[in-house]
Amino acid sequence: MKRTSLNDIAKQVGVSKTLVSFVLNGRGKEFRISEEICRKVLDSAKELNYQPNRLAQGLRTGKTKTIGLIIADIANPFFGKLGREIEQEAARYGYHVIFCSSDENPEKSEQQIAMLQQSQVDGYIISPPIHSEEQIRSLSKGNIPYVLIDRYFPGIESNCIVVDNFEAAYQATNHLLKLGRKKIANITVNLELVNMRERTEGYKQALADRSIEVDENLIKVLPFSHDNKDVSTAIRELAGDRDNLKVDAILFSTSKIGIMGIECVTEIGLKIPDEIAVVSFDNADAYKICVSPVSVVAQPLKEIGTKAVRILLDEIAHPETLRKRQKIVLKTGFIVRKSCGS
Amino acid sequence: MKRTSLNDIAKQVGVSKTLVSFVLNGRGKEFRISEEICRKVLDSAKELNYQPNRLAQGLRTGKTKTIGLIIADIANPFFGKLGREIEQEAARYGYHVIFCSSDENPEKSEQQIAMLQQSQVDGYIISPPIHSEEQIRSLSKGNIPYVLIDRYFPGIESNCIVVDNFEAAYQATNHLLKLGRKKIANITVNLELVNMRERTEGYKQALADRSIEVDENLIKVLPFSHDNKDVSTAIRELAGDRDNLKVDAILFSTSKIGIMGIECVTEIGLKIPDEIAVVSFDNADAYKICVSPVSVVAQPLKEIGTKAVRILLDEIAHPETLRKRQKIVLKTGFIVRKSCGS
DNA sequence: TATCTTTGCTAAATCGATTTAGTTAAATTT
DNA sequence: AAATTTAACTAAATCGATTTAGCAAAGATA
Repeated sequence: MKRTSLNDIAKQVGVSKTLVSFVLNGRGKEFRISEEICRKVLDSAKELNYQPNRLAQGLRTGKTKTIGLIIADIANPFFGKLGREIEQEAARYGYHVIFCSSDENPEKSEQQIAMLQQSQVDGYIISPPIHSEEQIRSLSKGNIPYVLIDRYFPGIESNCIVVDNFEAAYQATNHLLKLGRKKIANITVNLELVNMRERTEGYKQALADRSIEVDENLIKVLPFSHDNKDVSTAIRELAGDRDNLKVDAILFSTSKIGIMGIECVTEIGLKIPDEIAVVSFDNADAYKICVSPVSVVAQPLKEIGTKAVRILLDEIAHPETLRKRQKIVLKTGFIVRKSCGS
Repeated sequence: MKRTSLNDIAKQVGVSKTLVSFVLNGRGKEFRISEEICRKVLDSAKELNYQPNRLAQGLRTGKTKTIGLIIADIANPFFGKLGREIEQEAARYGYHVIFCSSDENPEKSEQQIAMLQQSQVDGYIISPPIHSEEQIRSLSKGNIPYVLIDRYFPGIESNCIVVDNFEAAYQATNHLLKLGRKKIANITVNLELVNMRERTEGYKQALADRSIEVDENLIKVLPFSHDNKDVSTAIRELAGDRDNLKVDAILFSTSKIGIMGIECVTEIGLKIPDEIAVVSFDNADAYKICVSPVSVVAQPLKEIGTKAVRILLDEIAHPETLRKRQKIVLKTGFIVRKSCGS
């Protein structure tokens, strides 16, 4: 069953497909097509259930109304929620989103960018993995619209939407300090990612501002792709002797780590918050219902998503403004729950 | 900076673009193109960083190597994980995935199908909302490749991958019964969805098989789009008097409900599992770390995702087999944790 | 009446690939 | 030497839209 094309309508009405195209694009008036013919064309289009072929449109106009989204992992609720906001905002403007999970792997993201490029996406929203600088730089050079989210590369002038990770971590750490915690650990991942580095720096600064010496042994940097075991090892090392704990609080730099961490802490039998307090980045569902609901840094996902889409679409619509790239830093929230005591 | 096309290569090498197309499609031998020219073409393609334009390919061949995925909500970890599997499996075959969240809204899904159709996707993987029968039927009629996941419509012969919801719910309920629970409630949503109905039926059967009369008051069906408040109301109604509980266990038909439910149960101050036992569908992260880790029905997400993609790609590759549609029912797992006592 | 405008429409080029139907020159057969 | 086959390649149509350039007829102006 072949789909109906402009030509089919043109034939049925007995006019040229040029005219049909004009009418269906709502430019009938502009091209002085008579009311009657306009009506006939529209009727015919409805009758034949005409659906424009976006490939043909895209090939001709150079615009596909599709954007490529590259994130670490769509199964990770943080990116899931973010992706949802992006999808929603994009849909409002008639744009599709092709989702790609890079697993923080630069080779994957490179391949994904290439694929998306072949599909002629109009622009990209990317949460770039480490070592993908060249990929991003080459988008810049090619004057290809893109917006980075969650992280960015300090050396590359890009449009990007991030949160104030330093401030957020500072605030979270300070919250622990104010409640009397002294031996605060930080479990994080891959400090080559700016956002992660900023978090750990905020943590350090908070300690420093209270004249607490930073003990590098209390900062655990998990391997690239980490699982339960890695987190477990880190926590056992941190805790040390069950009856003489080396730490009294942990700042988790991601909710993925935090959830595994709490699972592990519970397993060891440490009481939260009595023996050990915890705070974490990202307001995961799990944190709301766990033994002691966890205080968290909440990111403004809706704002990140909508801003990213809007800036991208703006770039797409006005390529000439490509030079003024903007870095937008959003404020995070801090939700106090029971995991830090009181 | 214009992208390089077949023509550019053709000009540089001094041959026709027909030849270039043959060579780049690896059909040089087949068309007796000389070794030397082949090499030159390939070199030139590499030098000019040729990337085929998928729009043009798609327009000509009628295949876009893109599949449309319609699910309820990508921010819901269940669908997030499923989406991830689908994306991954599709990528293995060079396919892209366009993600659409329908919010269980048939108007949205209808619009999304139309959009995807315009984008000429090769096929669909859909978790169809209620009242979308006509949309699915029309795909069938149009001989358009599609696979349903998570649910299906009994009246429509479709390819679909689902789990044995009846059996899973039966097993979960039975688990509660075996541990001595007598007054078991079920909180679910929208019984018009087959999968939800099957779950509640499995629950009923388990009770019946132990000669326990089904009390319809213990089955709470939440409104279409539910939030914390709805769950809270349901649970407060179920529980009744704090000191004389009307129920001693709850089966949550989805993890979204379950997570909110546990939040609420904790709020009321009921002890899990002592005062009230819980089991839930879907192995959400939250269930691993909450007060009493929750026993769950675990769905084989990887299998659902990969099977869905494979069947779909098979349909796409062999449209003539469109008639033999298959319904695949997978087994679920049951993970025992502490939420039911012992 | 001749010229200019306006109205209402169409032909054909174009985007970048694929693919069918040839073509030419060389090699082989008769 | 003529006829046939093969090797190596190309022209042009096609997919379905958009868009530029332009045409014919009617109405307005000089």
